[in-house]
Amino acid sequence: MAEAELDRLLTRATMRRIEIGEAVFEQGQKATRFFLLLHGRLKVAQVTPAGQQIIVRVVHPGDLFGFAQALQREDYPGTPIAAAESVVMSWPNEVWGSIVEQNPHLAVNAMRTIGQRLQEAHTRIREMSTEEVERRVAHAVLRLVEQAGRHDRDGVHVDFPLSRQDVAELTGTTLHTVSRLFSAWESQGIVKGGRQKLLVRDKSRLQALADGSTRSNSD
Amino acid sequence: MAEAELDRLLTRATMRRIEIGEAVFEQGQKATRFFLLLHGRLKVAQVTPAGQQIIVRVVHPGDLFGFAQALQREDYPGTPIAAAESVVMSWPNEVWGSIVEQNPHLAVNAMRTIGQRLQEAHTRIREMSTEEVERRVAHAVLRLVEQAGRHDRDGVHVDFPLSRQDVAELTGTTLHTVSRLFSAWESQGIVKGGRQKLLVRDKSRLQALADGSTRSNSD
DNA sequence: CGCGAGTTTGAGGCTGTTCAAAGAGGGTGG
DNA sequence: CCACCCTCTTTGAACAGCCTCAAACTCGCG
Repeated sequence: MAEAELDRLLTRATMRRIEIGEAVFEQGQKATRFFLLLHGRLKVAQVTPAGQQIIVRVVHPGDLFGFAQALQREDYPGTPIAAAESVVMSWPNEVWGSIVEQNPHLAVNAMRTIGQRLQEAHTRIREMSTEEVERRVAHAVLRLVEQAGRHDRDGVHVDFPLSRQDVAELTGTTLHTVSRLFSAWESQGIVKGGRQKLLVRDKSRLQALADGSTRSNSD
Repeated sequence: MAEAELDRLLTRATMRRIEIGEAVFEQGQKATRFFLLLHGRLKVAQVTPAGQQIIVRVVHPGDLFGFAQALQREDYPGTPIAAAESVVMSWPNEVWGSIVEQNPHLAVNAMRTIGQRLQEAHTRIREMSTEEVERRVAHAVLRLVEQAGRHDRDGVHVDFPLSRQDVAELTGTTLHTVSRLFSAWESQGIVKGGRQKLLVRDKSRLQALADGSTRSNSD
């Protein structure tokens, strides 16, 4: 992309800071802008008619989100909520059109991103169809640590506040079950919990649980 | 698109007939072509490491499929299997590139399609997270009837051979549970089953089950 | 007519949910 | 600086929905 063009792009961008718990926009709202997460972490939630909530995905710094319009949608399909203090950049939809026209390459790129997401969604569907809760949770934790891990001499931390409830909503179970699992894992030295904290001490053993090696170690 | 261009496109296309049970290509195979279903019906399956199978989606006539390369994937993520005698058209991947370059509009369109699929995937995830089996199966049947319904004076038929096992793999349950549900529904006059057949007699009552009106009618 | 794939149905058990209640961490205001 | 409160977490007990195992049945085709 030409530098002049990049400049023009940045000129039209708006920055905004999002407090913990605050939503960038609301599910169902008319989609007028698209966004880029610069800093922080967002959980994209969807609410069912019955009022239950699930987390569709986690947005990491550098990810585009809320580009509903690129998918020809009128409204935003979910609500991105700040899990940590965050900073987002956004553009009006019109800009997207001109970008794509002038840089077909970029459209291809965006498509790859969406393709990856579709892939992830199918993976999650497969896991929910075929795996029992413990393995699903193990997978989810591994993914979180992969995407948002901060290394440390004790292991890898999930680098943003994450409650048991959040993990439950990511894996389609209840916070009670997640809590029980974490307790069991902690007593085996695999993880270490804390209030909205999670530290993975032994990634390989967690991986073993995720892969379904039926037996845990030590009788 | 210019007619000359369309011609050129059709010239490079290959047609192929797929017998019931036959696969168009195999999961994991290197993606060299992309496809359009002209006639028939395909179930896209994914196999887990443990050998379990799930149905990721159903391909209907007019749908593009297997365009992994557009998503920058090397290989096909699933295996499309003919549920009915089918006819597919296919092109080498290179063609896709030239189409997109010459018709950015088309890329946008493809993106919308993928966006819809992502949407569907998220809906399915939400259902699997929050709904119990009966409602999930009801939703799946309604979708099938919507996308592949053939009307009739008794109701709406699913217009391709569909086993209980298939429905189970679509909804993340077992064929036993599906069979029991269908039996129960049949005795209430909501559906009528048959060997790889399904007839929905009372769509509104099925919708009520899907929406979770806890109580059935009668008594 | 017999075989095989698909379907039905029963019984029992397990995983994970629901309901309930108590326990801790950490921020805030007095 | 301490006490309080709110939210998040832990843990127990009982229940239930669904799966697993098992076996019989039936439709349709060769």
